[in-house]
Amino acid sequence: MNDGAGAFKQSPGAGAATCHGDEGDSCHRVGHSPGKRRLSELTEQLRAKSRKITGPRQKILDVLRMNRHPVTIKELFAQMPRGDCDLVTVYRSLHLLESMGMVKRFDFGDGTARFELIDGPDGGHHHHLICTRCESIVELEDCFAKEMELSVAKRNGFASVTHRLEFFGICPKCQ
Amino acid sequence: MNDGAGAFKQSPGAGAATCHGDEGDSCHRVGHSPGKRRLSELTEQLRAKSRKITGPRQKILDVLRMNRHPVTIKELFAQMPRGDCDLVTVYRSLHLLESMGMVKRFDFGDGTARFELIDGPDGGHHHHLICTRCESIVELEDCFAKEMELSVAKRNGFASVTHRLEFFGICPKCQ
DNA sequence: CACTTAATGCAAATCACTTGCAAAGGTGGA
DNA sequence: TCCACCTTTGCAAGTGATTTGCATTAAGTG
Ligand SMILES: [Mn+2]
Ligand SMILES: [Mn+2]
Ligand SMILES: [Zn+2]
Ligand SMILES: [Zn+2]
Repeated sequence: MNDGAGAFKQSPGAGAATCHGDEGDSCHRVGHSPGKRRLSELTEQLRAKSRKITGPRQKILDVLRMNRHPVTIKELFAQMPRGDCDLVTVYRSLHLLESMGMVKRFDFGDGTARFELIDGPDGGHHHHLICTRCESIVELEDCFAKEMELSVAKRNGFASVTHRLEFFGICPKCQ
Repeated sequence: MNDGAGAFKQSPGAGAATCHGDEGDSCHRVGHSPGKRRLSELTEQLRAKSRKITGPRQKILDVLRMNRHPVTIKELFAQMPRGDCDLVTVYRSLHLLESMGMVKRFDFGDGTARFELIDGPDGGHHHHLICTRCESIVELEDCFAKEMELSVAKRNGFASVTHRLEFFGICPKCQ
């Protein structure tokens, strides 16, 4: 309600299904330009793990390919030709892709998961800057937290330490 | 499922209602030792904003006072003498306390909010290290991200930038 | 082309959380 | 101390995201 680092709330139905890429915002990530990886390259990864290459999965991968920012399941679903497959299938496919390390799940603090095709090495590890007013997203190339990760792990005797980090603020247009 | 920085999943009913503090883990945060702030001091904050000091609210504050780590609504509810108040009241009270800046909400990536009494200045800003096996939590005193926050804000023209950051790993006992 | 088994669609179930509404109870003022 | 007023609470029902059961369909294989 007055939350400073407040949860990112999505206005119902806003900014969803229509525009795939973006209308000229600044993207600081180098990899993952829309449509960069060929669809065949992606389906090949499925085949390599003896998963079936179905119509729905191809469509889902294709939509993911076209988005430079993480998308919600609903957004993804809305970008597929209506009737192409069931919403449940999208959920199940993204689970599969996530478990195969092909997509990465992000959590912006509203109750909705977002997914991005993993592009670079490092499992696609990166972070975002999200406008809490208009929901626009900036991809942040650098990971600032790797060193802390190490020190935190060492100091507390933890192993396999990873982190989740997202930034929130008001974008230039919304100020 | 095989998620490296995977979502922290809580095993149903595990580690919940029974132990308030902790069984001798390392706590790196200085402030917020259990029971530090007097209950009267807390209810006074309610009175100061002309909110009613009700039975449920006192109980809720008292439970929060006794926990050194963020607690879920369910855990909080379970720590109150059964029949003390309705679950919904806990939800509503925490909203109130959050809006008054008395508690801070944390998101560990499972679908459940966690709350901690705000203790120090800086709105209680800090981070956690969470064991993805046993769910034990280490409070991290330092915030490493303030500088990144500034650089990220400046570089992208964003204002009022904040961040959410949590670390996940395997604790010494679970390795 | 037939077979085997994974994948899909549809409906129903969970889960965390929210909301509507009438009843109960703090509080400031008489 | 007593009261009226307005907040807060309890209970039931509603949401929205995500999951699950199950019978049906369709890749992949030889
Ligand atoms: Mn991204
Ligand atoms: Mn904490
Ligand atoms: Zn990082
Ligand atoms: Zn921080």
